[in-house]
Amino acid sequence: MSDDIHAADGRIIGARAQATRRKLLDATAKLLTEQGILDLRVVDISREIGTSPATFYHYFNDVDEAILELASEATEDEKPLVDHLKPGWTEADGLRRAGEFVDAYMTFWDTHHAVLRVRNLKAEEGDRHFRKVRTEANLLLMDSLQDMIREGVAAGRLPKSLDPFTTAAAVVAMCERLLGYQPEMAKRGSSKSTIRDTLATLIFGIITGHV
Amino acid sequence: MSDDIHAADGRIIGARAQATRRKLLDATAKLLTEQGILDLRVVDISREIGTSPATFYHYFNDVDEAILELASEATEDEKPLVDHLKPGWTEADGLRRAGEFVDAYMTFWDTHHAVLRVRNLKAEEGDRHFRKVRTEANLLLMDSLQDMIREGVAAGRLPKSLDPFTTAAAVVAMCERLLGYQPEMAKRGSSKSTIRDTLATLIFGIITGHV
DNA sequence: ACGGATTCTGACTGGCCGTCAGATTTTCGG
DNA sequence: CCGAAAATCTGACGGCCAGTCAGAATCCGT
Repeated sequence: MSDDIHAADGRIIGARAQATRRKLLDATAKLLTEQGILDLRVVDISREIGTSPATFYHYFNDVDEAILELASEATEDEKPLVDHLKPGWTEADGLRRAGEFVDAYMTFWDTHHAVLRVRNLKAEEGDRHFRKVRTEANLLLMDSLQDMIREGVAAGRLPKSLDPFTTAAAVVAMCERLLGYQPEMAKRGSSKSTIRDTLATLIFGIITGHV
Repeated sequence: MSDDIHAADGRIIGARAQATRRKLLDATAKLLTEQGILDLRVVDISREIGTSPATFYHYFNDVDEAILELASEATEDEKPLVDHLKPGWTEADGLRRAGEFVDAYMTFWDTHHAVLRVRNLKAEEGDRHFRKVRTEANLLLMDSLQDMIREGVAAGRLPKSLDPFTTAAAVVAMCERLLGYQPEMAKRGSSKSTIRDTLATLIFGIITGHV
């Protein structure tokens, strides 16, 4: 296996082409954030970097392929979050640690929300590639979460009817979607820090069984 | 205010037209489920009921308008779920009640997932109309959930650092997204009933503070 | 069965997608 | 520094779909 960067036709590309490809990815991310997937046009992406649609198709077979790569890049940024999820949260420091995780997760989400939304939509609609990327990203966190939950179940702090894998998925699910609600909740009086504190309390409770 | 059904130009329509409009809505829902929003074409919707694109545009200014109406219809189906969320869950019967709520929610989700996904995407991307429909739907459940959570906080079963509104949002968030993961989790060994039981346990715990 | 109102559609314009042949720029041996 | 080969980029085009409109088809009351 190789980390070489390829054009759409599979050939390895040089420095200039890599720069063009990178600019196209950045432009895709920018327009995805500004306009959303439903109004994303290849013409616009190309125009954004002063080139023609044909150039885009040199590097990607279609828009999905570019977004998929952005989603993989997002997964890279998600990896450091695992550091916050090591077993051993205590009743005394667990809430603080949960808060630190939530802070890191919120920053991650702010950076990548546009791409992650599309990743999740396409995954839910059954696209194989997007499913794979999403699963890989989720398993990063879920592996750690599962260990912590198992620990809690073993220690009798958590009910045996909690399936560790499913519970881990539920925690990730809660994080993801609650942040999607954020702008609306702000209008109804829930500030970012309220969301942060509540989310931290919930995660702390679910994972450790402490109240 | 009136419940009359209008064409795209605002005129009230008769019985035949209402039937056509209904067929268009059903076809839209069907194709949305089968192909997803990104491949949804007005030509296909029209062809599905053996008519021309022009007919579609008689009744809806664009595809969004049709989906928005489907989303409103989904909200109607969500209303009965509130019955499951009345305060007074006890340590003895709470888990069973939570399970009944989850069952009802899963059925609701199965019926409307394709439309709800698009509703959520458009809402998250900032569309005013979809935001409104989503908020209204969520508030249905959240109003009841908030009451139950307040009760728990007042009784000292839940920590004061839980903001009732945000916690209610978190519960709804968890339900929504976890069901989006369902097909993938099935592949990894989490059956529908495992998800059901875990979700019920979590909701019971979050709402009542009992373990 | 006639006339007006309602409902439906053929046909068209304009715009974006995705392709390809060839133009432009870079690289490199000599 | 030159010229040719390789790498990169793009103008222009066919095809498909969105959305519009004038007028055709159907329905309904009398």
